[in-house]
Amino acid sequence: MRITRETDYAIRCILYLSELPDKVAMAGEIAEAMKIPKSFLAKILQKLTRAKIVHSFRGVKGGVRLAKKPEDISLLDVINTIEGDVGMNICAVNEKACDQSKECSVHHIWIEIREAVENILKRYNFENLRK
Amino acid sequence: MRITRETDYAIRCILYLSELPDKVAMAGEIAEAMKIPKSFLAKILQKLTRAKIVHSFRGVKGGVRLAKKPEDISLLDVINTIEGDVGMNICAVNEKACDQSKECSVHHIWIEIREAVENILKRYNFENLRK
DNA sequence: CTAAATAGGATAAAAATAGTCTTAATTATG
DNA sequence: CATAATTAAGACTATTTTTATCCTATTTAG
Repeated sequence: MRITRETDYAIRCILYLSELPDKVAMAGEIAEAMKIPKSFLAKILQKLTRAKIVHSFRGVKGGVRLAKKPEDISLLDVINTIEGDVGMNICAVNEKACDQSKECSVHHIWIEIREAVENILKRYNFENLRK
Repeated sequence: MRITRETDYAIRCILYLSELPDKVAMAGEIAEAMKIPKSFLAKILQKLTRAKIVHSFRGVKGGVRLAKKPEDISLLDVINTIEGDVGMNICAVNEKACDQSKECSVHHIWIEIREAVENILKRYNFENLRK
């Protein structure tokens, strides 16, 4: 029922980049500032890059910066990128994973919770998360 | 972000017992009906017993039955028994686990989500879950 | 050309989840 | 009272997921 540490790192990383919207920051710099293992962060940045949340530059003076304005990145975007769909039960994400979805009286509750959580996570973007 | 299979089993087990409020059902019977590994269910029933959600009887003709009326058992009760507190991030459960709770701009969101999820789970009891 | 950076994949270590097994305690019934 | 059936408790094992690390490309500024 928890987000993983990887997701927590991803959020902290975007939080850091949101303070420096134009700077191209190296993974090592972000890792040190946000206390994230550097090689782990490198993998996280790859996912964020593929999701077009950050833009990366290779080579000397390379690094990453946000690919959009902080206000256009929601918490949900970041969580979805790292963890995939949020859902309390696998059946709320993929009906096929549960052979009993049809007769299951609990199923609709997982859906309801999923929607409630997504709605909250959508409301917060990295502009209004800045202190 | 998912409930565990153990929790899913526990819910299905209470769902089964809610249909037979007075019967003392054996673990083996519940396991077969709900497709739960029997020895795993035995451990789950111990937790539910300690939490006074079910009452158990040992010896020949022993088994378990609900310790309260289905309407007095919420989904949250069962989830809390198996998983402990619900919370997207450990810091929403135990502030001490996160050294940055005070300055963390995301912290209050985990709390908001936790409360929203708990409120939904409280609304559903095993009387209104029966089809 | 070289050094510094990300990309991608393989691998490893640690933790959590899922499940099993054995022994003990309890109890209805012959 | 002996026995068989049942839960209680804890140790143990297996599997999966999480959390990394490392190595080899590839890219690029200077």
